[in-house]
Amino acid sequence: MKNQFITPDGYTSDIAVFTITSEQVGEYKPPKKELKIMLIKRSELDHEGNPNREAGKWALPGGFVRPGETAFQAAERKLAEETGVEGLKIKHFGVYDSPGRDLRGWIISNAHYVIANEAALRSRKKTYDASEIELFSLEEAVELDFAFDHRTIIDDALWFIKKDMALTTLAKHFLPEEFVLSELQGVLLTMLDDPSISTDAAFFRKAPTLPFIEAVCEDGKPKKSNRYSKTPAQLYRFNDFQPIVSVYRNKLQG
Amino acid sequence: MKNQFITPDGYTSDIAVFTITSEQVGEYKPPKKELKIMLIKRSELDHEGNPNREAGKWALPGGFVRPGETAFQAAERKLAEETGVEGLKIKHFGVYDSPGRDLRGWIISNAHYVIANEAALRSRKKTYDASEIELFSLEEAVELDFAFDHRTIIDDALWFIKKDMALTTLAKHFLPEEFVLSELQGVLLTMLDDPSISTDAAFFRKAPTLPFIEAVCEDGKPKKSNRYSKTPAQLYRFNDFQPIVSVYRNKLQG
DNA sequence: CTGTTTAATTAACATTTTGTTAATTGTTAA
DNA sequence: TTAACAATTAACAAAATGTTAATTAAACAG
Repeated sequence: MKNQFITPDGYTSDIAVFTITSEQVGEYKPPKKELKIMLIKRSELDHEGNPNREAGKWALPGGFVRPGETAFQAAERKLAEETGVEGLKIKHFGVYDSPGRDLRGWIISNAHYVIANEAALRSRKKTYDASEIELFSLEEAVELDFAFDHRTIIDDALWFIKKDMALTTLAKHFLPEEFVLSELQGVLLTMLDDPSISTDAAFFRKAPTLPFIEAVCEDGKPKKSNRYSKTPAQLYRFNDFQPIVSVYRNKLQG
Repeated sequence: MKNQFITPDGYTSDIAVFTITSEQVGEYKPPKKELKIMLIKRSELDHEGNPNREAGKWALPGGFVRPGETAFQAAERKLAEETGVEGLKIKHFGVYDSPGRDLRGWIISNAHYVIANEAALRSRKKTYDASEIELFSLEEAVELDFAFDHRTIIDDALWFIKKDMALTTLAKHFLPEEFVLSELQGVLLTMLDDPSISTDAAFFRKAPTLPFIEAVCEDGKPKKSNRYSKTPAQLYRFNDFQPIVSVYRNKLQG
């Protein structure tokens, strides 16, 4: 161990921003939902007018972490700078540090995923850093030309999101504060393949007993909504219950 | 973005090594099991004879990642160098990059946990880097004086291990290749608090149906062991089944 | 006004899993 | 022989799930 260590050439924070878009498919019908990822196209020139590495390719939003801040704080900052979005769920899921992953040198990427509900993303904007910013479905995304190892990072992010969706109340961040069961079901089905979710009778019987959601009341009466059906549907909200599951206790899928 | 980025002063790989020790409590009895963590005492002088930062304090094994290797590879290397142990389950669980966490400068720690079964640790050794290397129970560990933010890292590691223990077949790495149900139960109980594990009748009824373990056979007959009981007990081994649980499908604890 | 349509539920019932307490089994050691 | 004891297995009520069918409530067409 020397006093003067060999140091990396850079430390970046990258963010895979996911959202679920709703496409209105008819009046009084649950909308068609689709998982999308937000990507930016790297501009030809950087802030100072120098040619940008990997220009023209698609990449995750992100950038260099500044001294005095953490990668998490950098993620918040970059997300605000590049997309104009604040106050979202940000979670670290991995570090990418293979030699050669970035031609500029030894650069370590601290990767995060972000869940945004559609409403939050409405405020997004273009900036000098991103010549283009766009939402892609995952089918579209596989066709793109990615900068660095961002394709791998995105694949991993997706895996972590699916896992967290099944094991935690992550779905909350894709939904509005108050939602109906078919909305929750729709969100879950974009990511998870499980008969206990896709079978209506099973889902509607089980969901109201889930300890981490609760029916919304107004003036002591159940609060209902007609936004997706003629029949008024009960509104629910997430509470703070943190569910715990175990492979030794519970019945397993597959 | 400049061509010459501001760079961190170092990138380290730290490893929280856990094992479960078995204390023989009598013949034909399941042993008393206890979770322990391996720590090293930072030596007074480094390789080159200079005074070491945070000397005399307890710390996780680890060290600087070299250019050309990943933090994961560094973890493997350091683990071999400092403890003489190879071939263990290593898993990344977090990054520690708060400004000021290391007085030597802006130093980023990529943290891993390692699960070792007791047999693997028998080969551990002292080296020039670690003036002392020792296993501590978690009760003992809370009393220690830790270098850097290693106390926080250990707390987090423990949380991740408990989670992975409940959600994956991680328990496998604490056990020998072939084990008896009471051994599995003992390992699980050192980390998890669940009546379906601690209640013998429930555990012994459920365990043989778990899809990720299977009874060991020899010459077409069930293979049994007397190592912890007079009654011969069936031996099991983990297979490659990856269990999946979901908070929306399964009954929840708490 | 009346029947039709559709999402949102609820019902019903057989099947599986649990929670729980009690009984068996196989082996050693007195 | 028998006591002891870990390792099972049995037994049965209570809960949860898989599945198919029925009900409900509003909107809309006629």
